[in-house]
Amino acid sequence: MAEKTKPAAHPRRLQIVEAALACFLEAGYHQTGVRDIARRAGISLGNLYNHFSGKEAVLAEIARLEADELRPFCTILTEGRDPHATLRRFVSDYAAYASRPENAVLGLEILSEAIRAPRIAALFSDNRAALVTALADLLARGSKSGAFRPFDTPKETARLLLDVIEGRALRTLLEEKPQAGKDALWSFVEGAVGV
Amino acid sequence: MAEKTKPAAHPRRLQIVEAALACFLEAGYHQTGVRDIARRAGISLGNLYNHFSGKEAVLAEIARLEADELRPFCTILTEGRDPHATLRRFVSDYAAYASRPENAVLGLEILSEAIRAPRIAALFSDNRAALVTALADLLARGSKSGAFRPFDTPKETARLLLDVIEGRALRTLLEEKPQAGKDALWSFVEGAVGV
DNA sequence: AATATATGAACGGTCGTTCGTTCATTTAGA
DNA sequence: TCTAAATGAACGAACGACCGTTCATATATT
Repeated sequence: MAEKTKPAAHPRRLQIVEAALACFLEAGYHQTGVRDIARRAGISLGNLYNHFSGKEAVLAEIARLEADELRPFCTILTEGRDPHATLRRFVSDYAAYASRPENAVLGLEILSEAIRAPRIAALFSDNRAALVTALADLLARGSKSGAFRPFDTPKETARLLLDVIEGRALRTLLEEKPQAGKDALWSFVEGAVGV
Repeated sequence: MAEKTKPAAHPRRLQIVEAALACFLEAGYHQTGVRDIARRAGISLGNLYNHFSGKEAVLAEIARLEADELRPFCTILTEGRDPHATLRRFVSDYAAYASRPENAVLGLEILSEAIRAPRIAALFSDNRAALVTALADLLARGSKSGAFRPFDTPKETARLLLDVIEGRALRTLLEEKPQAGKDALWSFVEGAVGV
């Protein structure tokens, strides 16, 4: 018998989530109607409410699934040996991930909603907390080994590092350019944490 | 006769804009109805359409006015003598400005809308372009004088600098903390541009 | 008299959600 | 084994509220 502890066990739920994600990316959360989601998922309006308590619950599920995509980056950070090389790898990978338009738009939609929906905000914060802690640990390790400068507040520095990557991702949403400046990002970060 | 080149000449327009701004901050752009704006401005629904062509036009006006608030920061950047001190002043002032919740939320609402409304996106980009140019010039001057490291692409570095300040501003929206880490921000930036 | 400003009813839609109902499948009782 | 009860997925009409916008009309200003 298959494990069913996760709330996404029912295949219909995934179907709905995928449809909702496509709708939210295309039109935005508030511009998307529940009917749009149901139609795209190929189910009836009423049936959607058999699987989710409402529109916000669908967004919450999406936010929860997004968290899973962040876990590999935590792994990179915690399992890396050389702090400098590990950071470089993380910055490169995470910047590539965050800058993909789907991820940037989704993050923006979730953040926008999180401001006024505490339930979404809680999910958002939890997701980020693990990443911040892992990154702060890496910075602290690097400080001790001399790879990085000393930090008064490694956690805040870790947050700033994520800020620049994510801020850049949002900014590039409005630029027509494909995606340049990867070198500039690394030089910027390297300087910010360097000895 | 008063100058009327600006579209905000009519006092009623400002009244509407202020009401709309309050609504957008409280509830968000899409959750705010035109009736909400009219009620808050103390005018009738129909009359609002005598002064604005529609809801989006009100948001566009707000975005335009926000641009004016950015100009003083350009002045700081272009008129500063010592690059290092000027940058420090700019980072401190701009971070304080961007992190004020009203400004952070407004920026988020405008950015969200800009993704799918080209008219808003154009305003957004214009506002930012001036700031980027002024900051890139400062960086280039600082490189030449030895205050900063050399930059392959000063403009991209300028953008990254704004990214970290604005990304931090958005992030702090979800934190209950008052506002800490100002020192960490400056250390981060100083390292990123330092020799 | 002419023009600018103001009003709110009305329009055609869309919103998120609830509801009564159908129906295939599973479980329980005999 | 046959039947009866229970389950829950599925449907789409219906609900009341709200949406952005238009318009006929009234009031005030010049």
